[in-house]
Amino acid sequence: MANEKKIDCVILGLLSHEELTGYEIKKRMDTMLKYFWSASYGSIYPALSDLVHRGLATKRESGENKRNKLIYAITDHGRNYLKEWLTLPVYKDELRYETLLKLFFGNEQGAECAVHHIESFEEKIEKELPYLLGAQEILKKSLNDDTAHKYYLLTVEFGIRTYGAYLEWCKEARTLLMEND
Amino acid sequence: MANEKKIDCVILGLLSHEELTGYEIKKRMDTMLKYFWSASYGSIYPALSDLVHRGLATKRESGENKRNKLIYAITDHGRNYLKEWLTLPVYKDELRYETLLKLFFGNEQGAECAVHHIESFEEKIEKELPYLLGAQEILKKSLNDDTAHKYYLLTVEFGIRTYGAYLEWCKEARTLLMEND
DNA sequence: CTTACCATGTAAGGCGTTACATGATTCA
DNA sequence: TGAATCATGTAACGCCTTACATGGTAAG
Repeated sequence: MANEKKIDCVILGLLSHEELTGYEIKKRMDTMLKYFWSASYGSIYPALSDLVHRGLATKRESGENKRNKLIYAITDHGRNYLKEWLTLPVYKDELRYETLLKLFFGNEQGAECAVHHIESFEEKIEKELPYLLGAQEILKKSLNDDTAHKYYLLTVEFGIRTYGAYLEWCKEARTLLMEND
Repeated sequence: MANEKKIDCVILGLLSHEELTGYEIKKRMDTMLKYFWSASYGSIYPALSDLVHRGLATKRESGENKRNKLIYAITDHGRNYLKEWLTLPVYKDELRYETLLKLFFGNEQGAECAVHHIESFEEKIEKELPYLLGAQEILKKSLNDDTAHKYYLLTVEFGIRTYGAYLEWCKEARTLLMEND
């Protein structure tokens, strides 16, 4: 049980807090986890079926309407599996920034092109930072409502700090590129 | 020519500065690029053959010894391809930190486990930061030797700033987890 | 009534790692 | 002479995204 598939662990992690449909799982990822993790439907739905087969989750229909939603829940077995994975050491943290790649080889095209990439990067970060700050506000206020919120807050604050560092670096980098050239 | 394979661009980028063997390309990646990019031999060697087939690079043997090294060089065509890619907007910057995933779901195992993961993360960063600071020193001094050094310095300073932010966050996160619990 | 979002899934294909296989060279 | 490093490659496999396919529901 050494190398757990990450997609399984993410799904079980989300299900450990509440029952969800595949669609809702994707939504959670695209909002709460998007700053450090992502997955597509093409990996979520098959993973869900697989988790049910292995007895780590259950699937039931919301019998209410004509169009039934498929609601997934974690089992005890699934919760143990998740807990086990949580205690295991981190296997890999990975950062792949194409922006830095283009910058590293920037000498081939010159400063102007590099500055452009930095500005695009800067804009993207500036656009996303407010969402993180908003989430931080909400989580700080609701810290006592749910013990899980403390852990969510941690990851949000990671984002805020790194994004802050990114913006400082952008300024520095632009300056370095534009001086005496 | 919209979505260039990144492995091709990295290799061409490295070859744009100097002729290299496949082995040396891997070495460059593991030292200079490791903070924001990585690749294995299993992707480098096939990519090199492919670049030669497409006329973006050339391959020659260092005829000196019995055991001939295979030295790759960029062609004009390859340099144009690289330049083209450099001007294209960044397609995707991606961060996948398993540490943050384990932290996000940390409520399931509790604070002690989460603190462990933060400490491991912290140690890893503290171990790597000196290399970045060393590289920064060297690059600052040799800025006039090679116009490419300015671009290398940029990426090194990105690493230094983000690693600094990580360490600050680690302290904050540990504090938050250990207080009134 | 139509646009946007909710909702579930599959198939093909891309991309890359891991593990394996092989052998030379260098340095202690 | 043995270990570490240099050096090149292949094969199997895993994992994931993209694109496709389909239809329900809610709001304006």
